[in-house]
Formats: sequence, C-alpha cells, structure tokens
Amino acid sequence: MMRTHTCGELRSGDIGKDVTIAGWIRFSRDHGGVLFFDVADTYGITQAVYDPESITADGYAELGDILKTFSRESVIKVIGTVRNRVPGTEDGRNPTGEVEVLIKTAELLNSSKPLPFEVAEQKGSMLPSEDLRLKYRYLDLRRHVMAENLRFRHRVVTSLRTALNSRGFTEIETPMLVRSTPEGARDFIVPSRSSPGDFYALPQSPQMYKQMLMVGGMDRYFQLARCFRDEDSRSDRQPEFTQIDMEMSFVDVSDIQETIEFMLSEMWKNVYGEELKTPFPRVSFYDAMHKYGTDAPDIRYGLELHDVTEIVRNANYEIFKRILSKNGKVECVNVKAEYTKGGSEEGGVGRNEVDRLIEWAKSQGMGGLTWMRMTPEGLQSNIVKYFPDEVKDALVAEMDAKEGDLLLYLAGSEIAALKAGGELRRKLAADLGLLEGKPHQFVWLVDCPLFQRDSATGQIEAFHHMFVCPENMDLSGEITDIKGLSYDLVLDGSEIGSGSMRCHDPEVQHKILEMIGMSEEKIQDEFGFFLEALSFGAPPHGGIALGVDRLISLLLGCESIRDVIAFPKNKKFQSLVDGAPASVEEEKLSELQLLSLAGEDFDDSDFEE
RNA sequence: GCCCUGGUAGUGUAGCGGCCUAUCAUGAAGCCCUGUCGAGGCUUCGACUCGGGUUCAAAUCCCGACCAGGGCGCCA
Repeated sequence: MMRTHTCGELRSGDIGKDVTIAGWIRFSRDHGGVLFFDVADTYGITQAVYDPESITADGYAELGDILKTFSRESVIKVIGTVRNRVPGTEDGRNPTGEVEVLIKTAELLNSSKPLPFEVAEQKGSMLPSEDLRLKYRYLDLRRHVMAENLRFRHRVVTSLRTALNSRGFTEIETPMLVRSTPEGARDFIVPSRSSPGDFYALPQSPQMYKQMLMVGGMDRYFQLARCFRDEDSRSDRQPEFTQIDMEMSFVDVSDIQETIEFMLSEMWKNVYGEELKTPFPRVSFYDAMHKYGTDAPDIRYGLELHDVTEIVRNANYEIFKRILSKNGKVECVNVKAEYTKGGSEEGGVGRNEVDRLIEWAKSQGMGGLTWMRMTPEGLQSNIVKYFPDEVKDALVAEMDAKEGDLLLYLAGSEIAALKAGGELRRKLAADLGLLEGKPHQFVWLVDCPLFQRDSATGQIEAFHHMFVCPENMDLSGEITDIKGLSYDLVLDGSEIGSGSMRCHDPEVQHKILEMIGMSEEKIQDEFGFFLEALSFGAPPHGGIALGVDRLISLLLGCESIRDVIAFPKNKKFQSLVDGAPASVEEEKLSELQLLSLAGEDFDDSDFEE
C-alpha cells in the first residue's frame, strides 16, 4: 500500500498513529535544523516535519540532508507518526492544521523541475495567461479551484444521471462517426479510408439518432453526448462540448418540462442541499423580445423595456421624428431612483455616467441614447423642451416615473432598438450590481415561431431546427406566424437548453423540409432514411438537450466554459497541451486519398488568388 | 470576414518620449536560521513579441505583422 491516508484527512483523532502519506511538496520551510514540508494532494495539505530533536536515531541526520535537496512539486512518500503541533502553532485555516506527521523516513517518488507558473495558492492570486495554463493544463489542474470545478461538475452530472435513472431513462450511446447533414453548423469532417473520397462527420447533436431510438421503442433515452460544431468560438462555446441529451415517447410539452424540472431540482438537493422552486416561470418569445430585448431573458431584475413609439410620435424631437418616419421604434427603460441614487455621482447614475452610457450606445451601433430624469418639477433633460406636456405626462404614466428615476430611450429599427435595449439591461444590471446575491433563476422560453426569415437573403429557415413539431398542423397563412411546440431553458439570461416536440408524422416532416427550401431530390438524398423511419409508426415524441458545460460554468460563476472542461481548446480551436490540430504523415494522407498537403512538391502559391 | 482590448525577466506587474544600466512581487540558485506554515534574513540570476518608420533620443509615438483574449457575423 503506497499510502494509508490522503493529505486531506488526518485530524487530532489520528494522533499517535503510524501513517504513510504521499503527495507533492507544495511548500517547504528550512529552519536550519527542523524542516517543514507541506505535502499536498488533491484532497488537502498535511504538514510533515523533520525534527532531529524528536528523533535521534542513527542516520536521521543524513535523512535531513537528503530532504533538503527535494525541490518544490516533487512527489514524496512520508512514513511517520501523527502528533499534535507545538501548542500555539496550530493552523486554523487548514482542516489538518492541528496535527503534523513526524517524518521517520521519506522517499522521493519523482522529482519536479521548477514549474512554469505557481500552482500554490498565492498572494494577490497571480493567475498566469490562459495559453500558458492550457499548455500546462495538467499543472493548472493541480490548482485547487480547477480541481474543485471538475469535482463539482462530476457531482452535478452524477445527480442528473441518478434523477433520470429514477424516472426510467435508459442511457444509450449514439455514433460519433455520422453522416454530414445540410443546414445548421459547419461539420467537422472525417475522411473514410475504406470508402475513398467519402466522409463522415462528427455529430453536431444526436438528433436523428435519438428520434430513431424512439421509433425503436426505447421510450425514454438520455446520453451525455459529446457534440461538435465548427463555428467560431466564444467564451461560452467550444468546438466540442457536452450535452445531456434526452428524448421521450408518448409525452407532451408539459411532461418534458416537468421531467427537466424534476431532474434539476433533484440535482439541486444533492449539490446545494436546497429545494429548487418549480415549476420554472414561462416567458413567451414575444414577451422576451419586447420586455427583455433578448430570447434568453434574465428576469432577476426589472429594467423592462417599454415601447413608447406611439407616445413620442407627437414630440418635436428631430432624432425621434427621423427614426419614426422610417418605421422605427423607441424603447424606454426606467432606471429606478434606488438604482440611480437620485443622480448622485457615487455609485449611481449621474450625469457623467449618462454620458458614458451614450458613448456605450454608440458602440452598440445605435445613434445614441436619450435620457430624462424625473424631478419634482417633472421630466428634465437637455431635450425635454421638444416634448409637449401631454407627451411628458404620457411618458411618466407609461413608465411609472417617480422622483429620481432616470428614463433612457433607444431609438432605431425595431430589432435594433430591442437588441440594444436588451444589452442596456445587461450592462445596467452589471454596472449597478443588481445581480449581487441574487439566486439562480431558470426560465422556460416558450411560444417560439417555427420559422424565421434570413435577414440578408429573406430565405425561410427553421427557427430552432427542422424537426420541431408545429403547434397545429395548419401550415398555411403567414409563415412567420406559425408557432412551434418548442421550449428553451434559460438560466440567468443564458440559453442552456433547447427542446421540442418532434414531427412524428413523416408528411409533416416532409412539408417542413420543403418549406425551408429543400428540393425533393435533396430531401430524399439527405433525409430519406429518416422520413422512412418515421413512416414505420414513429410514436409521438419530444425531448431536449442541455449544455452541460454552460450549466456548470453558470452555476460556478466562471467567466468561461473552459474553466469547467479538463482539456479545452483555445479561441483558434487548438489544443495547446498536445498541439492539435497538426499535420500528419504523407503516408496517412495518401491512404485516405487526400491531396497531399505535406508533399515536398506542394506549392501553396497555386492556391492563392 | 469585421470590431475592440492587450503583448515588459520562468510567472504576475510598474513604467507610456530623455530621469531605464527598466519598478515591485513571486520564482530559481546559493548562504544563514530548531516551530514555521503563502516562514524570515542576506546575496545572485533573469525581460521591453517581431519588422519598418518618426525623432538628436523609442519599452514609450506611428504603420504593419504575429500572438492571446472579448465581441459581431456565424452557431439547424
């Protein structure tokens, strides 16, 4: 047995025991005679002490000389006796701080070179640049917070699995080498050696497989599914990511929502020991866009948007008149007095702060931002003179303006004004600290349209994806008015999941593929197998997929999902720890009958325009 | 494809035309010290991303490249 205890478990109750511990030398302190070693593993830190006053056996002096040569982060095994520390020198910050291990013998298991950055908890937390952390990810994981993040992730995922298991779900793996399909994100492509010139794709999601599992009668499926999308990175997007993917047969929307609420509340109990309030609030897509300016609303604070277009139509304010003449909209946010501190400059929204918001609005692509402050004399600002009294009265009534409130207006095209309004809400909430101490809030986003028009081409496309079941089967009429039986799960203003009832009727599925502009030939070529599957008695079914990385990083308050992934890619999709992607030997390319990019004759100037 | 921010010893930073032979901390190497614990003391080591330009003078200003991050587009 290499160790009897981890570095996190010895307590005063263990005093007198002969123990063996092993770990990394996180710190060592040489006092000229007595030596201290903080032996660390992922469970904790235990102090080991070399004490020539306590042990005078032959050879102990030589042991001291050897111990002095051990470098930091070297791995050692210590055999010794647990004893309490000299009274007054206990370390209250450390659970093992009452005791220490008196070293009888010690063995160097492996030495360590000086690390490229500090792994130990440091003054002023000197976190190195992220590319260095990613290159030496295995060292970054020695840092306590990183290890805790991964363990938290494990606890969450285990709880989710247990909850689904208790509801009769079967965990089933679907293929990683799949057929590339049109629409959606760019695929990662894998060349086939046995079918030269053909390619697999890595799955963007197991969507059609899980639906075929329902056709196969599996009834309730889930999977922790790795998904791949070759689209540009963000702080909450990685080229490969994990979803908890599920599908259920013979259910309706509320069954699926209830299942998710159950699963998450079970997880909440396990992880936080608290009840999660269910059911989650439902917000319609329309309300989300018009009150919160986003399809992923954060309802933990107010600052709702109000459409005041019709009210300000009668003002003589040139900027608004110009925008309204082009069918624009004016959105207004009331920053309540308690947030603005009545316009005082300290921590509130004073005149300087308003100027900064105007600059910020310009950076968001808006022309600017108009403001008015409510005073005992009514609305005041540099431009109220253009607003007749009845307009001002209507604004005060619509916005429920009280003394000290600050009204902010964004004007532009409807989508621009709403989007900027949504961003303004986020910015104000962050700047004013409105989220401090607020508990997490899940929201269902419902009543989404089935289709939308591409803003550039005008082409009809699926709002979520092409497998969403329409709310009713009448697909005539204005196409963007058709609703889908879909539901997005939003946590604290971030989308973490998207689900729907699916088209189990092959005719409905076929019709939708047509409506998004696919030719019959393409439908048969790309989706023929799937339509055929639906034609053999596909049960009514639906499901959802939740982004595990996002969920975990939101719960932990991480700035990036990279902090909850053991070996993430950087912004350019490189794996810094092993240097992927990398060139491969010409022989391998040749086997795959791919154009040799490694050949000596290859001249890439041929490919320049 | 576009926009923004940043690149100074191993690490994190200060400096932002001449006070720079570049600050501080940490680290590493060496020495001292028998109760520290993110020990302490002393000594030493170690850096301006690259290429142009402006200037009497560039870490500092300008241009370009490269690298990193954030965002827009994109992400069924």
